[in-house]
Amino acid sequence: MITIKEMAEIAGVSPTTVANVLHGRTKKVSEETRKKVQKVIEKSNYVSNMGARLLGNYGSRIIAVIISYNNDRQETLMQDPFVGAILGAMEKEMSKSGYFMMLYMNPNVMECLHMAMAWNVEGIILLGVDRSAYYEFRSRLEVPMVTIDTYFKDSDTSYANVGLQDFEGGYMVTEYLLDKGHREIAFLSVSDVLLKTTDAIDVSRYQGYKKALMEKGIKVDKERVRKLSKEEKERLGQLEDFARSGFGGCTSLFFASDSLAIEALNIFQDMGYKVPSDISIVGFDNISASCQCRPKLTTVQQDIFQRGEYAIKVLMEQMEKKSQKAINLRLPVEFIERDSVAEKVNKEL
Amino acid sequence: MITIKEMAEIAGVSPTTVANVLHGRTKKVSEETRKKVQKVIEKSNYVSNMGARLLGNYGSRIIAVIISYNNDRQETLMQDPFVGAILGAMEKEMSKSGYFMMLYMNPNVMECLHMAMAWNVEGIILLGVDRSAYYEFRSRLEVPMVTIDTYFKDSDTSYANVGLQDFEGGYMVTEYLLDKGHREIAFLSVSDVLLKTTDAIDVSRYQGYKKALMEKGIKVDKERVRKLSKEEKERLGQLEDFARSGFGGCTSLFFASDSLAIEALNIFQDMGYKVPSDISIVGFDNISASCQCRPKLTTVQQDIFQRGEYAIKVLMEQMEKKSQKAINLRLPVEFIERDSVAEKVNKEL
DNA sequence: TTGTAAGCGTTATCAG
DNA sequence: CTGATAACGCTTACAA
Repeated sequence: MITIKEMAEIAGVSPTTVANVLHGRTKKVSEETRKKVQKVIEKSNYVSNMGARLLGNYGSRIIAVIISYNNDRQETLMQDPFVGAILGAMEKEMSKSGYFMMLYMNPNVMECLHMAMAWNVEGIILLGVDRSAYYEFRSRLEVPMVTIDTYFKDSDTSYANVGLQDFEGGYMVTEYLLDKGHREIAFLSVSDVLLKTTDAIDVSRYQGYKKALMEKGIKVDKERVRKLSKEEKERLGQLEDFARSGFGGCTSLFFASDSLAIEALNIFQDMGYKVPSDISIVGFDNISASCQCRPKLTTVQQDIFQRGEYAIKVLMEQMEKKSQKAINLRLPVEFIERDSVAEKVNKEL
Repeated sequence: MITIKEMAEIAGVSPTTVANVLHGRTKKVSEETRKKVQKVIEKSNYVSNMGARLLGNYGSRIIAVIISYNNDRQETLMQDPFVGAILGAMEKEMSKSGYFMMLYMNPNVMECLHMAMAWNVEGIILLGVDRSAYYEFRSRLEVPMVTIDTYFKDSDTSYANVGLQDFEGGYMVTEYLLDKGHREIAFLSVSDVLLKTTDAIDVSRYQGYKKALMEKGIKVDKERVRKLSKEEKERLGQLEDFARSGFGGCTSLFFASDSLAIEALNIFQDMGYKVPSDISIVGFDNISASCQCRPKLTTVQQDIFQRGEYAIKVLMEQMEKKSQKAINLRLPVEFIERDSVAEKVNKEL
């Protein structure tokens, strides 16, 4: 590994001059010297030593991506195609600007902070951390941070989040179901969306559902807002029970995520129910599996790559401006009609 | 960020002493001093500055994970649950030993090398790079490296690879199909496994297939070894054509990966074919989607988490010993029988 | 336009 | 057992 000093010696100039050439400060170097030095640099295969950058506090060029997880799913979280896709998109975007991604998964906030400090990271992406953990990060570390999929309340302030139009998406699919003649529509999620304290984007999706129903003059039946277990085995049981109960009198089910919807779709069909003729199903996310299942899932699409890209763009903005005004980017979603919903001839008609 | 020097001042000792306490060199510090210093350290929330470690060449504690990809699938690669799962497993394993993961995706070998040198990484995991790229890395950089899923020939030497019993797996499923009475069995993959130069693990799976057939006295029919396009649209067309041709006279199909098998399974059923009664299908990998599709896929299972764990363990070994003897770990696979294969009453019987 | 030198925080060496 | 010091490579302020 050749150093600036060594190259300076070869070129017969001072380290400062080499550094100036390296950084393109053409005003500070004569054209002649520049050329001479340039040649030496090219021959030398120079690679700057990040340790020296770090130590001198000239910017680590590291962006930490911190993935939080509930302990019950630490092994499977990374299998989620959503996580992989957004990581890929972010890496691509940050490496464009010469930043490096350090990936860290640890449920312990203090250890995450420790890591961020040790490496003097220039920015942090918080993936799937809840609001309270975010505030913990925020209060202990003055580094630009952008959250992805953290649910903030209106009263929250001073955060940067890159989310989705979850509310609008929830509204959209519910309206679609209503259009198709459905009146008995359940909302299913692994979060308890009826609780005021619940801290997950599912809440926004639920609120969209609620609004669409209300506009049709339908009151939300709490029995039809169901919290499913995060534990797979238990959840499968719940879904079976629900099916056996005649789906609680519902003709269609809105699942807060595609992965949930697909799981249910398979179970119901295994039990002998026909989708969509016996029961209609919609999801949210449009993960790749949504068109690999049968019937193909009607859902709400998000552009994951765009999200990763924006997350980094917003972070970079914060890094440059050092300003920390609240940003709540909510990227558009798109309704995708496939085959999992049946037309319902309603008594009203 | 408090430094060793500052803590030394507070404790009224020298930086060296603080460092000795920090590193648990109890022999070098009197019990009394140790206690005093320990207290100061605990109060100070000390975080070691990695920049200084890097600069002083005391070990960066960084392990680079370099993901290579074919340009035609750079956007989707990270969506692969396999990639996500193995990343998660590796991160978990390395953080146990206090290492940090730097994630890098770049099809350009030189830029990857550049990154590894700039950060003075202690080890490298190469995920999905082909043999020639590996040798390029190897020749230019003297850092322990472990490849995952790189296909080496018997004549290759001096590498460390953490692979699977691909051959045995291929043999297993083919034998199973034969047991079930199938004689016309196709092998489908996105690699050209018949070419001597082909450089992908699919080749091993194919060879297992071949051996099983040969043992039954069946000669491999080259028409039944099919290379599918890596481009989705084109591949769908190929699969449809294949189905319309009556599956080339085959009664069962062995796909080199589950993702391929599931794709085909859906297309065939959409076209009106019944799986498995019209056509039997097996895959390889046991990704999570394999039991989400219908019929559930019969396949060969690999333990992805175990693989990630071993990859890091092997890498650490190399890092410690600085030895570079060839290691070709081939982790066991397990046959998983599900519902995608039908019993075939053979004329022979 | 070019060069000199200080400083970043850690560790290892060596002297006390 | 304890402490002083040099070294790592880069950047930048300042001197020539």
